[in-house]
Amino acid sequence: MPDKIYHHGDLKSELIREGLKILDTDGYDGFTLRKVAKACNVSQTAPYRHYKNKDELIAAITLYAMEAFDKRLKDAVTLHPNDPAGQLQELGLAYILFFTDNPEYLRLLFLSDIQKRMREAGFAIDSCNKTGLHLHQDHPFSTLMETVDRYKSARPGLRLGRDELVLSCWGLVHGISSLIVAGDLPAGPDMLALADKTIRSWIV
Amino acid sequence: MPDKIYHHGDLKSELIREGLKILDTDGYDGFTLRKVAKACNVSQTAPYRHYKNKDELIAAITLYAMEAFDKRLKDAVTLHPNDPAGQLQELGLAYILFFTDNPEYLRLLFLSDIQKRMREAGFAIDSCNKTGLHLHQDHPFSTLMETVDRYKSARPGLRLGRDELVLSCWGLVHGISSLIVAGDLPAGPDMLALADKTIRSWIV
DNA sequence: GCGCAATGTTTACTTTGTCAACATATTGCG
DNA sequence: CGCAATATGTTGACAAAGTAAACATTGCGC
Repeated sequence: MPDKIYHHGDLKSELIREGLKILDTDGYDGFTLRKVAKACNVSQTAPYRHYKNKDELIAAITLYAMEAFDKRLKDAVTLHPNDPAGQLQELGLAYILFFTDNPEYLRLLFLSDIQKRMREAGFAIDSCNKTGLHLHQDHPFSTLMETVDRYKSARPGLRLGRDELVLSCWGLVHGISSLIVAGDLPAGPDMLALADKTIRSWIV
Repeated sequence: MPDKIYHHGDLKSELIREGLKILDTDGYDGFTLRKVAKACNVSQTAPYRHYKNKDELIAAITLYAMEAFDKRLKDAVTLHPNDPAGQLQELGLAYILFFTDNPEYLRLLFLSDIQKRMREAGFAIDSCNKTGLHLHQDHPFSTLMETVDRYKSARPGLRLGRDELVLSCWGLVHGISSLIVAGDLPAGPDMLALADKTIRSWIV
C-alpha cells in the first residue's frame, strides 16, 4: 500500500481538525494555510479545492467550535433537570471553563473579522428591536437565553427585567472568560473557584 | 522648501498616530507596516529605526490606547466626587462606551498575542495569590479596582466579598463591551440604554 | 569643522495567500 | 462496460508583507 494516495478521502473535514490543532499550538497569528495542508499531507493548494480561501476555512473551523460550545452548554444544563437556578449556575461555569480550556476558541468565536460575515449569513441576533434580545434559532447562545428565561420564570419576584437578566448573566460569564483568556486575570483553580463563587452569589 | 525632507522629525510618534488610523479603517488584519510607513511618507523600512518589528509598534500603539482608556475611566470617576455608587456606575458606562466608540481598541487591548508579552514586562496582574486580586500600579484597571473598593467601603452591609465584587463589576462591563464589539449584541442607543439600566440595577 | 550616532533609503530574501495550468481519480450515464 | 464529466490534487508562479543588510544623509558633541 503506497504511503501516499492521490485522493485523500476526507480532506475537507481533516482540514478542520488539523486546523484546530494548529490554532491550539501556534495561535491565531501562527495559523497558516500551508501548515494545515502539510499537516494533512497534501500540497499547499489542496485546501482550495474545499474552501475558497483562508477565511472560509477559518469560518468552517469556527462553526465546528460553535457546535462544540453549544454542546458543552447544553450538557451543563442537562445536569440539573427541574432546577433552573442550578442550570444557570452550571451553565455559567461551563461557559467559562470552555474558553479557559480552549483559549483560542474565544478569539475564533468572538474576534475574527470573519465572524461578521458569518453573522450576516444567519448566525445573527435580530438587530436591535424594541421588544428585547432575541437570537436566531440554533444559535449556541439561545441555550443561554432559554436557561435565563426558565430561571426568571422560577423567580417571579425578581426585580430585574428579562433583558437586564440576560445581559447580566451573559455579560458576566463572557467578561470573566475574556479577561482570563486575555491574561488580565490569572488563570488557575483559584480564579475558577472565585468565578464560581461569584456566579453563585448572584444567582442564589 | 522640498516636499520631502530626509529626517521626518517625529516619526516615532507619528507611526503610532497613523497606525491607529489604519487600525480604525482597515482593522487589525489589514494593519500593515508598509501601509503605516506610506501614511507617514517614509520608506517601508523606516519604522524599523524606531521599533524592532511590527509587534513592537503594535505594542506601542496599545500602550497609547491603554492610556487613553485609563484617562476616560478616571474622567468618569471625577464626575461624581463623594459618591462611590455614582462613580462606579459612571465608570461602567464609560468602560462600555470607550470600546463601542473604538471597537479596534478592544482587540488591541485584549486580543493580540502581543499583550502577553507586555504583561510579562510589568503591565501584569500579580499571578494568582491567595490574598485576592491586585494590579500592578499604574495599570488602567487599577482605576476600576479603586472605584470598586470605595464603593465597597460605602456599603458595609454588602453580602459580596471584595474579590467577588471586583470580578462582578469588571466582568459585567467587559463582557457587555466584548459582545457588542463582536457583533453578538446589537450596537446602538437602545443597547447602551439597556446596559446602563442593567449596571444601575446591580449597583444601586 | 569633523566624526559619530541617529535616522532614512534601497535592495533583496523569505513566508504566505492565491491563481492558473495540468494530472489523476471517481462517478454517472449511454 | 467504457468513457466523458466532474471532483480532487499537484506543480509552478506571482504578489503582498515582514524583515535584514548595505548604503546615504543629517545633526550633534567635541
